[in-house]
Amino acid sequence: MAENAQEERTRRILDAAVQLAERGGFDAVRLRDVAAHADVALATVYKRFKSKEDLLVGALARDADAFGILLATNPVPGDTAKERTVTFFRLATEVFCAKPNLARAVLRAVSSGEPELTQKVAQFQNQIADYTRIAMGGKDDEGHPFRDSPDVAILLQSIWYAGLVGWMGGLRGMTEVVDQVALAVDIMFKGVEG
Amino acid sequence: MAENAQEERTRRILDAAVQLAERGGFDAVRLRDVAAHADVALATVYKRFKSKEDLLVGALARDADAFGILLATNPVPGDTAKERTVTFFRLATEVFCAKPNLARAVLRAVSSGEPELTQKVAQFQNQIADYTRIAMGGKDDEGHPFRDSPDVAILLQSIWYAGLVGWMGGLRGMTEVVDQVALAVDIMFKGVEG
DNA sequence: AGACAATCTGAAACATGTTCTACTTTTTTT
DNA sequence: AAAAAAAGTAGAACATGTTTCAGATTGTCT
Repeated sequence: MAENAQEERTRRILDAAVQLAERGGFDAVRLRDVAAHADVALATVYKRFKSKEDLLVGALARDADAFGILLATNPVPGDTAKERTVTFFRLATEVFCAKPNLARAVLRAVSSGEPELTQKVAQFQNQIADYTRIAMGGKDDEGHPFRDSPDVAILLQSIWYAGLVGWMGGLRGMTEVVDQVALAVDIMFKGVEG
Repeated sequence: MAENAQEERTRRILDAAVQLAERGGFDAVRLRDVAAHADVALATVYKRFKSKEDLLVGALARDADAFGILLATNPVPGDTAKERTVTFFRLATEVFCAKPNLARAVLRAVSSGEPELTQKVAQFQNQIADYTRIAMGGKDDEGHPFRDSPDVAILLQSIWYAGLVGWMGGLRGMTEVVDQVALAVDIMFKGVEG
């Protein structure tokens, strides 16, 4: 099938990009190298992805989906919404930062602000926000602390993102990123749930 | 004086960068053009700034200082800490986004995550956080709502930053950026001050 | 099978960030 | 003022993202 062959190539391109990014970060993802590793022509890479940033965001999307499946299988543990929320972000941070070079590369791509990437980036953010809401208590669970403020998840995601950007530049460690989110959770949950 | 001549050149370089950025954003800041507009050699630009990003962050630093002076002269109005805080971010957003192309260019530079820029970027963030604290009520003013949580300002700054990145990509408008911060203020101030 | 369309390829070309070098000008020091 | 040091200059050179193009390959339809 045609679809199959194309998808296969796309997969190889993404794999190559990820592999190179893991090894040497954003700069190491030279598109000529990506093409060579994926065994395709440079022009083919550009057929699939509009830019280097687009390529790396594509890699992120794949990983985010995998993370979502992981979460669906293993729900975030914790007795209170607060606990689960913080644990979710701790987990997300650990998973994301497990491959620091790749994470930095992807984060830089996400932060490039290319209007053409907007949709993909927004989708990722919504995905994270969705996971957060599920961890917090789910929308099905009536009476959970934040039925009035569905945007809390987005706020937390923003704080997480900003923290990660700081981490990317070497300003903060993973712990501080999570701590910042935890602090926000603490303040935002105050008066709503023990 | 030697210092004078060097500073003069640096100023010209920054002016040229800002001018080009205002007109066409990040991509329009071609360092060859910057050098030409500033009437210096390309190598001189690189003597002063390590990279294109460094240059744009340098421009930001200048503007941030000017904004600080403006604030010192005209304190943020408002009866409550809540009001003043939101007003501060509204003002900051309006000032920052008044020149959209420049703002996007600078924001992209800030978000590049270059380790060499970390210090300058961190300084800018602290500056904003400081302004926020002052608007909230100042550290001198004992008994203000957030003497226990000096980090609230940083959290708000994170949300603002993330919002601006969304704005940079065309995902959100200025209003939504401010609204997001206002929402955070609302939630965070709950139970602390009417 | 044969024709048509889509895709892929290899290679060159272009744009721009960045670096380098050899030379000149300016500033400082003595 | 002469010598030494620092800063600046012009321009080439290099790396890499991105585009382009003519021809080869693959897949589809009849």
